[in-house]
Amino acid sequence: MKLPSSRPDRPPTSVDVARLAGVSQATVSYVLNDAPGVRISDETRAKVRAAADELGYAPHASARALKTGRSDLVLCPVPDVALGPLFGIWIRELTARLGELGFRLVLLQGDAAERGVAAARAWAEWRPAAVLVQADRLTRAAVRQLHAAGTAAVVAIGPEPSALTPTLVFDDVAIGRAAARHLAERGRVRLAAVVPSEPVLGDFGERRFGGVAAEATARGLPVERVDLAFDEAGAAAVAARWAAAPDRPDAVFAYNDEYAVLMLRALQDAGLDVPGDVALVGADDLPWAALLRPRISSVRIIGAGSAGGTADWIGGLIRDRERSPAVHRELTRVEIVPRESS
Amino acid sequence: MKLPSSRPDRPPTSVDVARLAGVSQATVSYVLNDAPGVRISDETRAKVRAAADELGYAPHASARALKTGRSDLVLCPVPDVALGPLFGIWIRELTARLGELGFRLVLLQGDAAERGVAAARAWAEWRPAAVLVQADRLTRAAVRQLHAAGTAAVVAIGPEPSALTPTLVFDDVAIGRAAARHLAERGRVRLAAVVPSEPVLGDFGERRFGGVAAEATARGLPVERVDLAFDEAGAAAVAARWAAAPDRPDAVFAYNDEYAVLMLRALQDAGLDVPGDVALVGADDLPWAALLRPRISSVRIIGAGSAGGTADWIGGLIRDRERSPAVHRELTRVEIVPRESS
DNA sequence: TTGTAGGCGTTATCAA
DNA sequence: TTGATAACGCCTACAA
Repeated sequence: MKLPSSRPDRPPTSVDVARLAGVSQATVSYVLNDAPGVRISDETRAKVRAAADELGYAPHASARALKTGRSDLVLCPVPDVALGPLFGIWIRELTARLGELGFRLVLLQGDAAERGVAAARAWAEWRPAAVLVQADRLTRAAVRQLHAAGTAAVVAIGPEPSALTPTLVFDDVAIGRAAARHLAERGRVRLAAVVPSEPVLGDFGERRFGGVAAEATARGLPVERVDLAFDEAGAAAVAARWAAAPDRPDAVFAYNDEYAVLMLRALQDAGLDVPGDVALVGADDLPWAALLRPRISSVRIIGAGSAGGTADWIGGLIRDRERSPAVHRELTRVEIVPRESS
Repeated sequence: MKLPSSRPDRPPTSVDVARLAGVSQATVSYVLNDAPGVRISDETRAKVRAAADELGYAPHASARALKTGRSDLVLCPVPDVALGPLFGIWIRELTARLGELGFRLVLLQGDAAERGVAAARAWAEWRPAAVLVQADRLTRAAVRQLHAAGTAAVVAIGPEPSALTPTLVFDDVAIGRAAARHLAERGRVRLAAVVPSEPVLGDFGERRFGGVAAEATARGLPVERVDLAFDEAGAAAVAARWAAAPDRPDAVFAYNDEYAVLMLRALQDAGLDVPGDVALVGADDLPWAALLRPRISSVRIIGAGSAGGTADWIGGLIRDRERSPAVHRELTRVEIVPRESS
């Protein structure tokens, strides 16, 4: 058994551990990985572990990935980490459960413009076990690229099942629908819905608006679409226009609670009563929304607790190298928190 | 020149590219890495690039890391990705600038309890070029572990320079100080400061409270500390107590804008006038805070735009393998946005 | 029960 | 200007 001598300025390797423990390098690997089907004396195991500890040995993940042809990484490129409190909770639980399954979730905050096959190639360099990304950043070529690089599961996150790959469905449409239903059931007959004019939020806004429109159409109610940046002047202009129009909307779905407070102030400043003249519904049930006066009704997504189920599903996709489109629905149950504003 | 034949079920390698281009594998490496000091004909370069494109070749990052002994990863373990809008912006800019320098920032959302040398060993497995982590998750042994694994820069993020390693200083103390100064200069004489009773926010709260206390002490003013969860009942209890006490605080620093609206409602419901009886200052200048009535004054951190400077600093640390404690101050300039509430 | 040896895909040195 | 070749650290048959 001859082992190469270690270079002093390099991180310790399993060979260093082996030398210190007086065993072969293979034994080190067996012990530290609890290799099945290999019987090693407890005494040897103890020696190996002690040596690894003493050297502060950390196995080289890249070497392992190179050898095994796969990493335990689950890549999740996000457009913005500040997507709100709900997202934080969801990611935390997903990370935890994937960790139990032996995977490591890492977030890449990149440009949302980083999409398609070029982005896929960059993600593929680390040979992740799975990639979890917004559906609209994937193309057919991107999915193919990732599969070619050995990524077992390419999971789209989107409002509807993708034709390309398994999809994790977050149903923003249902949020808009719930808001519209709530307002209609309370006797409102002319709806409006705000769509944020911001790049990241815009896509979600389109979906939520779509839900409002679908529900309203089904009930034969008109819907006004209001494209709005988060900015007082714009909101004031809309409110002023409504104040002067006899056929103004009598109910507004404001996209989320932040836009709801924006609209609330604008409506009030324009002399309109909320909810007397105009009812108002936000979404996401942000903690501070209940503190406004009048309190803002909010559509709340339920089921953030089931990130564990998502993790298990992803784990299954990785194991089975599932490629045909499959669907997992998450965060699609929705409920309204009625408050004074509607 | 003999090249092994490729296995059909494996991702394409540089050997596959070489075979397709009709050159040697080394040439592929030279071309794709723009190797300096190597002259290769434009014709060959074109052939190689075309072949790589055709195969969808993505270099194997693990193999490169193994060979070079270092990855281009900058690891940033965070306790919670939903740290607020400011954090999102900062991370985005940091990512962009580090990308220009050739590094890839990845966020690991883990347990905040994952700390010390055990956590360091897990981070070290990927042999990151740098690790960027909250100061209180590092110990001397953890820093040593990372250095031993070849991590060039271990950067602590904290309220004050660490004795262990270079530190990125985010000065929450300055926020509290600015709030106290503002209130004192407006003639307020009995201060109170809210400290959130939540795990992640709590640490920041302590610092901000410390700033209030320091400034108040310097001016000979008393400070009441209010530990508070984000919950209406608790806030109401505090407000009720104050309403009944003649020597109640005449000014409150509410930790941030969310807690400010919580206190605002509680104070109003208890019959106290804001800012007549009690002035109120929040922090972080969240966009919707200006929409409340009365509008909430806020302490704003300036300099989120300088994440680029931080990236350059980290790049320098990596290049120089700096190990003696050095400091970079970021987000320490602070200004007050005065509104009706104070 | 433990050791030997080959190879994962890349980079970089040295010949040609 | 390009090609052969030797590591990098680890895993895992297979041999002892």
